[in-house]
Amino acid sequence: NIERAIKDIGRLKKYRKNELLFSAQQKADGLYYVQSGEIRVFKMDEQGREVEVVRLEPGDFLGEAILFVSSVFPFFAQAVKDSQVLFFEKNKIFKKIDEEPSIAKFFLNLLARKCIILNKKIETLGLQTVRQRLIQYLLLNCSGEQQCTVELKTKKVELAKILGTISETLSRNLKQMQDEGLIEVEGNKIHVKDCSKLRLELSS
Amino acid sequence: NIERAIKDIGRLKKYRKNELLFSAQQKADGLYYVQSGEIRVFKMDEQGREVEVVRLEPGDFLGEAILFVSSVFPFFAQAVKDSQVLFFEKNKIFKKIDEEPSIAKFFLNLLARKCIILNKKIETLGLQTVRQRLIQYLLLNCSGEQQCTVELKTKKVELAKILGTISETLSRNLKQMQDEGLIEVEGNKIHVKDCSKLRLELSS
DNA sequence: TAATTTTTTTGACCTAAGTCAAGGAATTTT
DNA sequence: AAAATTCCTTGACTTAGGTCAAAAAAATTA
Repeated sequence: NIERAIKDIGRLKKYRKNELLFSAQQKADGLYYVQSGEIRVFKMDEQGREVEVVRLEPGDFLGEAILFVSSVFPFFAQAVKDSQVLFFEKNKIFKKIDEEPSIAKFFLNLLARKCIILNKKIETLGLQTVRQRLIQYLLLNCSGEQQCTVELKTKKVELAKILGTISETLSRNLKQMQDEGLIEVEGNKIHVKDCSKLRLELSS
Repeated sequence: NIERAIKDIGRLKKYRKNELLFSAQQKADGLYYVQSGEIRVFKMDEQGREVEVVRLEPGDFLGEAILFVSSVFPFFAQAVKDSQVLFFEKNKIFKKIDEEPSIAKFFLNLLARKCIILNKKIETLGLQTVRQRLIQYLLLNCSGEQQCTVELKTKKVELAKILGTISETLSRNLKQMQDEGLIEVEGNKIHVKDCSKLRLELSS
């Protein structure tokens, strides 16, 4: 296991909820690996408005691309919950790669997967409505049976950010879908009345 | 030079203007390298609406990410002009990498750069207005002097796609900026009256 | 140069989604 | 349980930008 192979050169860092791991324009001196918690990667404009680029869970890496190309982070990273990450210094990683070619392959795969994810995100932002993204989220997190319940593990504000929108818009979409009889919202539980109807809507 | 090192295992392919190199969902059996022309990579939804993911010029690679992770293209690629590309078979590339570790590093860098580009695209789509993207494009393609002229090498429909919009919206933005005295549009030439004003608008 | 096709512009219209502000609900703290 | 936060919902409003259709301009072909 390659992850284990490099883990020993990592240094443990802990972040509190809402704490920033780093800011945009900050010198990128290494690579991060999420062990526990949740990390949000986002861009911000001058007015302070944000777009989320990606959300990281335990097992995910952060800063891989920067490692191999540039020296300054182009985005912000913030802990959504209390989180523990391993930090790997750039030169240590590079040394490992030289020693062990399979590590290079591991990173090739890692970067390739990130490209796919980013690609997907572009599709989502450019072509899908909030409603479609919400449906996609529900389908992804439901049991798959005809009727099922999705329990949100996050606040609705967070879900809104994940979907690339704001809480008001999410709220309205949920209401709308409830009025249409597609779902039933009960606190942080969303009962899906008919998964196949949702699936149908996505592919039309 | 690493590009040269792999070029000998590539097979030349020619595409006419508007011809597709491949479609989404098609089996990805290799890697492409653009030698001449211009290639547009885009996603499409069921209604046929498109978002451009990236635009490739001579010297760019295509399909790197897919090569290392999946086996099906998640997007379309289309020649914008008559184009020549080199096609590399997957297994040949993999063999090369095993023989020569520096090739792995080359691809690491390539993938990393692509990640940065995709990241940038997400920022653009999520946070910037068409006007801002247009300004960015003008500044990127002008001489940098106070007053200068940007000559469009493409049709305006193409420029619209590059900016992630449609020709009508582009047209209106150009008009608006002309009315404000920022630019003067004359066919496919855009005279920028004051670059610093544009720069100011981007960073406010 | 006339005729045809392609590209660009303009107008009228519509809609998704963001902003701001104000209530409710639900939690958490005291 | 009362008070105070925090979170969620709702309403009224605004706006960027897409759609469709038609006119105008440019480029191409005959």
